[in-house]
Amino acid sequence: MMSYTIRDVAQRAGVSQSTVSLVINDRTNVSPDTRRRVLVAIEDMEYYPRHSARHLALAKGGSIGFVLTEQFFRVSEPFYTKILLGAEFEAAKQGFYTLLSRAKEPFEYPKDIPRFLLDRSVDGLIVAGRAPKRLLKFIKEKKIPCVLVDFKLPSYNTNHVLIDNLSGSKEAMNHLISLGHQRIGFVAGSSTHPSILERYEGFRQVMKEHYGNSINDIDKLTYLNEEEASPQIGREGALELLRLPDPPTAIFACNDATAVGCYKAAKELGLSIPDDLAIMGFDDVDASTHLDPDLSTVHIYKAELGKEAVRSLVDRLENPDQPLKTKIISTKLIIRGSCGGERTPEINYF
Amino acid sequence: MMSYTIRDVAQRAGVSQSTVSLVINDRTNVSPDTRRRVLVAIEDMEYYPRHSARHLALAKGGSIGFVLTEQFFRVSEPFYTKILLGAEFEAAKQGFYTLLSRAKEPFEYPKDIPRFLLDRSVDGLIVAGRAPKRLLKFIKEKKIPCVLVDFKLPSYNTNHVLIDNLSGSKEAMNHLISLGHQRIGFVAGSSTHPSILERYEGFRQVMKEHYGNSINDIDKLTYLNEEEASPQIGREGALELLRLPDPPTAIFACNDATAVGCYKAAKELGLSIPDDLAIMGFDDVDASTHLDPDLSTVHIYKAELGKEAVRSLVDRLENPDQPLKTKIISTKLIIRGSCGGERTPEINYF
DNA sequence: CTGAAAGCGCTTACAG
DNA sequence: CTGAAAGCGCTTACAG
Repeated sequence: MMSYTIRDVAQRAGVSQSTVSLVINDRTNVSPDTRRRVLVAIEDMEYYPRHSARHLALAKGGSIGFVLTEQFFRVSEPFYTKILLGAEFEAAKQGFYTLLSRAKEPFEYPKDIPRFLLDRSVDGLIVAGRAPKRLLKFIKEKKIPCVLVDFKLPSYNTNHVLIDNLSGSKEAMNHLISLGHQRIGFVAGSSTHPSILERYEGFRQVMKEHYGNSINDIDKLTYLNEEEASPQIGREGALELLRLPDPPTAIFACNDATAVGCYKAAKELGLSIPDDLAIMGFDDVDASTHLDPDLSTVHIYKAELGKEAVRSLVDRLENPDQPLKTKIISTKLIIRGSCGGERTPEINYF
Repeated sequence: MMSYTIRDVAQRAGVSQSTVSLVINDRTNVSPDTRRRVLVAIEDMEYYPRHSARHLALAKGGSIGFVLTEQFFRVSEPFYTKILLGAEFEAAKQGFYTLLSRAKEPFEYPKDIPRFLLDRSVDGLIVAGRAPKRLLKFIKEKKIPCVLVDFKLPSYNTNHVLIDNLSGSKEAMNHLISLGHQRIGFVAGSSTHPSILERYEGFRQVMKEHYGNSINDIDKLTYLNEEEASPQIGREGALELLRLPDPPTAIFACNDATAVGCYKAAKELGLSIPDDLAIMGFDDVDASTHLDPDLSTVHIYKAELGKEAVRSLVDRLENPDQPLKTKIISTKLIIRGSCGGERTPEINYF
């Protein structure tokens, strides 16, 4: 198990450690012949530099941290998991390791700080979905390079990778309108999350533009709940709206998990989808294709969000003095069976 | 950003580095008073030992690797992802970091070896689902502590964490039989995977025991496909069996993804579930509750598999000379709406 | 172009 | 119980 070190290689190649190091790190100023001898020795001995030693010498280890709120692991819909996988993929491609940490909620101050931040295991980190303010404050104090994904906080300046929720939402709404719907309901959980707020804003804008609906009209057709978006919330919200004297003919759910609950509500009330009620989701998680009829929704390029986050972070790591950057990733409307219209050909959108 | 080292703490506390180290590592032989002084200095300075330095000095870093075949990331059903999350959870609890690696398929020998194995970033690893033989050989050659999860290879001796597929399969079959089904079909993809073979074996055993069916009878009711289990395969298989002159009244799918395809087939043939056709799955992935009717299936404690894998590995790391161990994790039959019978109360089985 | 030396921040025998 | 010293395996000025 004990294997060769740089010293062994140097000895075998008849050069100094420094020279081997130069070769390993692909520096110039090594004669072709020396380089060759070293390379041969490395090959022969199957030498590979220890990560920990480089890390210590360089004061950086080529690892990035990924912080995800505990709750998002519980959620069955693997939304953030896909972002994580995308991040891990891009990180690996760029030669970085990814370390994962679950942010506790509630967060206790020094106790719950991710260990990899304390022991300097990571060079920087990605925070997805949301994070305790106290943790964010710590990150800022320690000046740890950081990028926020699908999350932002007023006046918290750092790199961001965000979803173009507003455009996605308006596109979805316009589709519904093009199908002739006039009374469209909006059902949302997680109603304080910036992404949900933007989707809501899209809903409102389109309603106003098209029908000049009064705020009051729109409010009647809106169900907002601060609790985590879920099928339960979707069901509640849909039931509430559908029992209105003048119920909506279409419901735009803030995400697919919520839409699942709208299906349940429709079923309970004996409404058939899409004939009696059209439903539109947001996210395009796996569940959407399992529903019957399958759900029209707004696709989010989840893996891509993760990849962009890594690119953003690596960029920051390499150029610390750059201005902060925010990347907005577009969405794609996917028409399936839950609201009529011509189906979008099914391609694998990662 | 530059922060205190053990030397700074020593200076502040008026002791030597060695003493600080002893305190940090909670060793005996430090006078209460000295310990206190050191602790205070650590607190005051918010000192935390660098991971890389400990790693180098100790020749082990408290990280474990998790190897997953590339294909399993593509699969939309997050089966292995949940195992990974469980592993990550337990690892964190035990103070280990988890590093992830995607095993390429096909695997090219030295090129595709996970880097964390080469650069000694991990102390041991967990391999889930399957892995290239050449990689397994490398692991064995290098004597890297390793545990295989939901996978085994004849004569590959190492620690294992496996699913009790045989019992799970027989329990599911017995349930179907208790409902009066006599002609039960078995539809499988990934038919060479040890877990699928065991489920198949359970199917055969029960069929033989109960009806003394001839191998021939059973074979007629069996659809096996070596390709990755999927809805497509499930649909094909179900269609094939359902078009038999004497079609099955129930189908046992090798996993839930396959069962999804069986639903499609039933729908195409105008069969209603569970009245015309009962369907039983295996895995209990999220999709199963989204189906209509929701799928009766055999629950696998995915996170628990991951956790046990970590425990097994840590155990191995701490006691290298122990005998090899195999842990078999039981399953749980969950009755929902796809085959009749009294519903299992829905609890969150993690 | 190459080597000797110091340093990264820890741990661990070994003295005392 | 405590400290001085060496070592873990790299990288990086600095000489030459």
